[in-house]
Amino acid sequence: MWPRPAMGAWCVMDNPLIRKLEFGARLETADRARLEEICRRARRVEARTDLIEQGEPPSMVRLVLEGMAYRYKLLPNGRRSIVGFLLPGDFCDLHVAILGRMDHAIATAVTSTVVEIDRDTIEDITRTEPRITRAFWWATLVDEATLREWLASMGHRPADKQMAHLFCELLIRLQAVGRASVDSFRLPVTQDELADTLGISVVHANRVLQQLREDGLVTMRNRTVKIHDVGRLYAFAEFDPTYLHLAPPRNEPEAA
Amino acid sequence: MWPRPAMGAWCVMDNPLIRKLEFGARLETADRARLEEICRRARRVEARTDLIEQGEPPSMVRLVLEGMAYRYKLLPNGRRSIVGFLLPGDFCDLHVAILGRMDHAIATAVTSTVVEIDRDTIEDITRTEPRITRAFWWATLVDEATLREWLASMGHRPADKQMAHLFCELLIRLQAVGRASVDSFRLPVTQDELADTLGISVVHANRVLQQLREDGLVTMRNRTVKIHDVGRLYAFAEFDPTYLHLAPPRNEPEAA
DNA sequence: CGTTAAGTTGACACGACTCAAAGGCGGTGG
DNA sequence: CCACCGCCTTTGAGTCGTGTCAACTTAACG
Repeated sequence: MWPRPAMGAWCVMDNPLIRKLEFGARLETADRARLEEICRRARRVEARTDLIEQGEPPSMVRLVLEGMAYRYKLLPNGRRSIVGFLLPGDFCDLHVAILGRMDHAIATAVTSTVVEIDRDTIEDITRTEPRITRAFWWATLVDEATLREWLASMGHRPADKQMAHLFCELLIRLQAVGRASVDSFRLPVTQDELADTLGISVVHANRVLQQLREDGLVTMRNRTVKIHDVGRLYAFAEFDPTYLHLAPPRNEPEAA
Repeated sequence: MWPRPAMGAWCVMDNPLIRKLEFGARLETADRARLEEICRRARRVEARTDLIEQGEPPSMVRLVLEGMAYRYKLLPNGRRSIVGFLLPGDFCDLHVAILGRMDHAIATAVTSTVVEIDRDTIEDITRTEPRITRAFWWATLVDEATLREWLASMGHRPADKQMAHLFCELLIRLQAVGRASVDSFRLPVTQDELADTLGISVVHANRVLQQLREDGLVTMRNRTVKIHDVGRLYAFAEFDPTYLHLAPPRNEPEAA
């Protein structure tokens, strides 16, 4: 679906972690090599599998390389609340080790490639690689900003705009790591999961999707989101992508 | 309102930053002294004043020592969304410098004491004080966990439980820094601000408050929240305080 | 084909919003 | 000291978004 460069350049060019971090920090060739090396020990994880459960003490740091996962909390009333999507290049739990135990769980939405990094490696990087450390900080802060945006969007907007807003965000984030075309992307989640993300019922989620389709804004079919007019969707969702800190990309080619 | 130790011990005993950080990290006497020193250059800020505005590039790192402030976002549709409360001991923007610009604003709710720390000091600490650095990390992660809890609570619960949940959280957090009694605390915000926090209208916020009062759970009068039966409120709100990571306090007295 | 998960539909109930206006309450100035 | 004023809180009435329940259709898979 997405064109890939020749095999030789694959590592550096298409590694979603590197692509993402380049938006927030200036990396050198050595940094990229280090990150590349970390990503080598990847593992395949089945769809709909918990990577880590609520209450569990985090052992490894995990990173999604391919596929999709989401963070979720199980509420005392039995409901599930999805509080974030993990796309290629996203860390699952970069520093939660400090907190001792997970306050939420993480599950794959679809079969995914995940890297597991032991904590020593992370600590070693923190000690010896200031540029990478700064890039990790940047990623953490963007996650936090995203959480704030969700909270604001969530509490203060009707469901149709929330849904549109979510699609806008995912489009930008997936484009940033080369996993979306100009107006469409794979979103391997059910309407049920969408509903638990927005805090609405499945029935209502379904109706909202139909409404957006009828209005000629977005069509979601076969786990694929197709946006008919990106500008119009942005306007409808009142979407302002600055909180994602993904533009302008600072990765001009280094002097050769 | 809250008993204070004698003047000599004041600094270490009552500094809310130190009190809070002791919950997450083991600090030594030297660390406390360093933190104490940072807090010396405090400044008084009027009620209802912006500490920093949306879009502004962050210059200083700020820390609330006394009083109360809140983070808020102004949405494109003109509404205000309050996405967090800053209590004594809370940092306003510990590391946002990396992001370049604020994605939200911070305003005092009441006249407050705020410390301004220049970035060099923070960077110096990060370089030379591993225990304090870890404690700062801890505080950041707790903030993020709180955001997730709000998002879940927000999207998936009726307004009365949200309100109760918020009161529970504030009680625990204020108790942790010695700013609340066993069942009550000052909450210097209007019903309007409460409404913008929960994403409901003022009218509805008012009705919810009345309901909680009638049910004998909470009374909010004169900017003071009085909880009638803490256990019953916890149960009603389905409140589980683990996400705050404020218990058990690890600050046993050091060997003298 | 039979079975199961996901998506779709309709009817009805209720929580929450809006608009609009009236009642405290704490200031400030005459 | 009282009158006035503005900010906050409280009320009422009518509307709309969203939830629930329950059934049905479609798609996916062996």
